[in-house]
Amino acid sequence: MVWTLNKKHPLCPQIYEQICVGIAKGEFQPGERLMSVREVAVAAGVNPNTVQKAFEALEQDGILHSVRGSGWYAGEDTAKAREVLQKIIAEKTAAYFNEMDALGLAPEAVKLYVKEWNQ
Amino acid sequence: MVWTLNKKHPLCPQIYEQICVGIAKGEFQPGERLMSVREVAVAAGVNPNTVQKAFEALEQDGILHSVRGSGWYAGEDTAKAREVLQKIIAEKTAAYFNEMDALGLAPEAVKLYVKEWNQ
Amino acid sequence: MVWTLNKKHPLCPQIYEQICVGIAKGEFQPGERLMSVREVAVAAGVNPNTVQKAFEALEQDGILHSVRGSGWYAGEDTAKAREVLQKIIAEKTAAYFNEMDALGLAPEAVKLYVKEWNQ
Amino acid sequence: MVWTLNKKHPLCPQIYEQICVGIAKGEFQPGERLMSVREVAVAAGVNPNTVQKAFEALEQDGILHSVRGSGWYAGEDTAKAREVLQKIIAEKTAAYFNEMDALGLAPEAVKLYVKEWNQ
DNA sequence: GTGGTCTAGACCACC
DNA sequence: GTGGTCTAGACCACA
Repeated sequence: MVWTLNKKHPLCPQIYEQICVGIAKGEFQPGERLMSVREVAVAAGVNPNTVQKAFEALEQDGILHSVRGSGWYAGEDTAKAREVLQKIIAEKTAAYFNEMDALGLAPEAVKLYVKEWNQ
Repeated sequence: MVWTLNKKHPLCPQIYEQICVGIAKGEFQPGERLMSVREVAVAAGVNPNTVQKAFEALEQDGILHSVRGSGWYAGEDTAKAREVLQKIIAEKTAAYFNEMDALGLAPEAVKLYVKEWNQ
Repeated sequence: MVWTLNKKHPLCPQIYEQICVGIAKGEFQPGERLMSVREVAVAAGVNPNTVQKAFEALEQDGILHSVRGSGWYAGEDTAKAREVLQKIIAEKTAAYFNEMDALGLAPEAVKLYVKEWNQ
Repeated sequence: MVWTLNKKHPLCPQIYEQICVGIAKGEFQPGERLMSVREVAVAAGVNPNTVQKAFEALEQDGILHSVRGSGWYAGEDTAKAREVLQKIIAEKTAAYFNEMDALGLAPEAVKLYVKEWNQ
């Protein structure tokens, strides 16, 4: 797993999302054991507390589950991860359209702009 | 000028952007005097300090300039405001694509998704 | 008289100084009548109140004197104007050295820097 | 770091400049963590908001950068600080020459005056 | 009246 | 603990 974090944004949700993406994409099989909190923290260059929080949030959303003294495991159902991802994508897209609206770009203009976006 | 601020996000940049949009749209003529800091603060329901900060940022970017004891004036060149707006739009769009990429959506997939976006 | 005012700095002292310079240089003869407050205000593109204040300050320093209903006149002695000018120059130079000191330039370094100053 | 602030002048730019000088002089290594906003505020006898504003200006000029919840860090490139310092020095010197010009002193006269300046 | 600056104190998210 | 943001209120110089 490659960690590409944007230090300008909150790290915890980014870790949350990337784990989510990994599961949705099948990088982790259902029920497979993930790296430990410490390993992730080192690999991502982040405070272990931050990773811990992200994992707990993922557990609460039914995407991971922990086994005391053993580690964290991917849920049995990857559909949940995909569903959460879809929701995040929709939210971010809605936020994007709202920002563009505040900048004077109507939705149609935004679509045109995005269509011709490069780089 | 109508002020539509989202209190969930930092107010200062929102004021910055809305002034920018106003100038780019020609609501303020080049060299025209704007409302005073205090007037904007009341109209937008915001603390005068926040407006002051936004205006200072606009001055630094060459979009406004202040005259002590007199007020704030739109720059002589509207193009500057449009240019800055374009830059903001491009930045936000780039950020959006980056976020989508982190969520596993390639640019082409994003374009398709946006194209069919509704509400 | 040519008025070259820097709008970024307080106007009143600038008018004060330029009148002072005019008298010290002999552009106004001792006892000669100056332009009216209004004329100066128009010529310099400044509020008449500002000119009035500058003239009053000059009167207080014995450089001008006013005659009710007639106008403002240069003092009989240009030495006073030169003296005040010298004081202003010394003050500004001291301030300049202080600023440079705060920026880490010792007086000797400043002198060297100024010596090779161009444009 | 010793803080010598002149309360007669705006504090924010003074803090900006002194940090700049500190970095340019190598008191802070590239990437090194600076004192926190609150610590600087106490040490300099100034309100934390003022320090925050100065630090933000330094960030905008690429001399510092902040990490949320962690602190402020010197930029990786000390040259930037030196460059900005040089610019400030040049600007102040130009302003000084302009003021002197307005007071009737030609550049050559100013150089002579400065050369013999004492105290 | 205006902008310019500073203080004081608060709350938030984050680490 | 840290930075980030905002509010409230004050004082000043200036027009």
